[in-house]
Amino acid sequence: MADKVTIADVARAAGVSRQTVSNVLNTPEVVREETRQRVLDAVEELGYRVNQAARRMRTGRSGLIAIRVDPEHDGINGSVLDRFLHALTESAVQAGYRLLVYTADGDDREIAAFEDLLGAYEPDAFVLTSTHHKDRRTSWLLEQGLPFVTFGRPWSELPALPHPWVDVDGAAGTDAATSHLIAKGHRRIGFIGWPDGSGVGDDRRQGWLRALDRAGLDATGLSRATTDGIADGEAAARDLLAADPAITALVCASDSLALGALHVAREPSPAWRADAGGFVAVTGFDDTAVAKAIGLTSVHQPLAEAAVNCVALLARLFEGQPPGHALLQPSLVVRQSA
Amino acid sequence: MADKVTIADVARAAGVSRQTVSNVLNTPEVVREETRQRVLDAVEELGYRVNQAARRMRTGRSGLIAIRVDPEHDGINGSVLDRFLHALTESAVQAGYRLLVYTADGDDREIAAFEDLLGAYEPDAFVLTSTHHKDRRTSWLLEQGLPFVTFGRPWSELPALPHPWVDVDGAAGTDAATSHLIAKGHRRIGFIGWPDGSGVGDDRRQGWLRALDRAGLDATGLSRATTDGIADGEAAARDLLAADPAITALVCASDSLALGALHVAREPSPAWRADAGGFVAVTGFDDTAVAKAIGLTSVHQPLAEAAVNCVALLARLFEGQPPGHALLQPSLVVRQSA
DNA sequence: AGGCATGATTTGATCGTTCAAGTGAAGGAA
DNA sequence: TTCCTTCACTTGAACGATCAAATCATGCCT
Repeated sequence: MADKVTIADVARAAGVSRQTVSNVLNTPEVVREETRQRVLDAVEELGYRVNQAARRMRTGRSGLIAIRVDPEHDGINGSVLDRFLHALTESAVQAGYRLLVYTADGDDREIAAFEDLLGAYEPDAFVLTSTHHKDRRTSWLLEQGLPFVTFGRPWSELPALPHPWVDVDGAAGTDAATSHLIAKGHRRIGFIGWPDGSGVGDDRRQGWLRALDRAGLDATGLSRATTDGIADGEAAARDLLAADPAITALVCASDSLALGALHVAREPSPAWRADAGGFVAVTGFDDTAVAKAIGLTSVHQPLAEAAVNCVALLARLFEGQPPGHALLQPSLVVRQSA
Repeated sequence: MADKVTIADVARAAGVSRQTVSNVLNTPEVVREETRQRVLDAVEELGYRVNQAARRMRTGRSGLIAIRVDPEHDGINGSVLDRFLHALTESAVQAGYRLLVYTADGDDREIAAFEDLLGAYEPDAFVLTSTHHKDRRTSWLLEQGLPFVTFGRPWSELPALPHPWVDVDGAAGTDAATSHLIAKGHRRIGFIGWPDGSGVGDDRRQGWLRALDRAGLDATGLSRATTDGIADGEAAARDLLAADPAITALVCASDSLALGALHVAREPSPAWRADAGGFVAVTGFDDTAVAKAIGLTSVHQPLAEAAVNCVALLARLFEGQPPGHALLQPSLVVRQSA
């Protein structure tokens, strides 16, 4: 209610000065143990909480971390970022931060959003998602010397300045999916992914290729590239299966593609059904709600872990340590589809 | 970069005092037109942006609106709130606000989160989602006299103090779905919803009942209540169809339930298939990604509109006007399933 | 004993904005 | 003329915290 407890109130209650209270909270090591305890008790009793506005005015620290939420949803894959947002909210609180969300469409608009936010709310750091080739956002933030971490590794060819990042090893994910299929006896395994040039897409294709190579299986003619979408996945799957009737399994770079592929895989089609002796196996990527719902085997990204790492890397950055990074391992969630 | 433009800089550039600049920005009507223009030019030229921290320290206004993001996802239905979050982020920016997100599990924890946020970040308002019977959050906020709006109408029996709310007319949605089915020739239409007592669930059941009544169709024995989930939906559907072989369509209170029902509806089952002459039609609620993906006819909530209304109602509240509310109409998205 | 470094705490100034009160000029009414 | 209003703008103080510098013991060395 009358929550107007200031640092001066605490000081009075503990019989010390304002600054000592401030020290207890910010640099406890300079305060004598006994005094520290007394102050903490007073803080507790009065229910004191720092006024972030005042602190921020003096220090420039706002206690806020800014993150983008996408204005439009591709429906299925967008939800990965939402789940990441949830996880990040929790991790940030642990570290004493809160999340400020913003929207922006495209790199340049997002940079404009940075400027806007910095002018008005001064977030202490940014968390960038969906990094890509020639990402203007990272270079801009680096130039400005602003702290940030990306969820997604830097895909840039040129080894620009280092910055902290967290990512999930996509290749390991498709590798796991492919290996799983091989273990189940599949020998002709197709891949449906995105056109060359997207870091994430190329990475996922690599994993599939790697697993086939390791098993001594041929990959020629077994890969298709298309834009992300259910219809696109369906078309690519139809194309692949028509071109090579021996195919019995499909590894997809996303759940959207996989869902489309599944439409084809589950419909009885004389051309290949005889060879396959049943349905074509399909795996997706991201373990979205849709995958759970329709029993799609999919690669799961450890988003909570990623969020914790993001915050930890930022904390290290604040302490002046050089930018670190973390590459996390995904896991395969096996369901009916494969 | 050296973004350290203060109100004093602008004042100097425009040849006026600090306060006049402040007035131009906050109460333009008290400033002479000519001066106002001169100040605005200076603002523009210097790229001045108010420092929210300083403003907030003086006024108590933070420019932040707090909203919860759910820590855990039920996978399918959770995404509705995510979509709402996106929409709200955009509407808030239009009105000069930013969104601060937090997590909390249960009413009491959420109230604790309110206190925490108020002490440290002083959000100007809260947006509450998922209102329910005996919602302790709304009563707490009302007691404290804090501004908030709920997305979800107040379901409380006792007409407590009024507060602004926005909601989507769930009954209208199930009514539309049911009417659509009737128009397509269905006569025995079942309903799968949640146990009595949840405002949202009861509301949706009402709509189904209303549509049947209006068409002079019997509803006895056609309703099932279960917890939300795919397996639950499947079980309820199986039960309903077994109990009444004449049923040819199912209206569901959520996409999760509908998805489960769809499993049953699409499998050939001699018991009823002969009567239905095909598959059992199914409709869901929320028009989630899953619905889009699998071609489920579903009731779509106008979330962007809801978000705009939330912000507008808060703005009116800030102006001292009495709490308003808005009941928005959903729309039926017809796909293959019905 | 005197000087000096060290540790623990206090005091004054300050961040950028807005509120409340004040100034000064112009215009009317007495 | 004198006084009072009104309008347009200015000035000092304050919000609550932290920084930088000052104070005051205390212990140690010479």
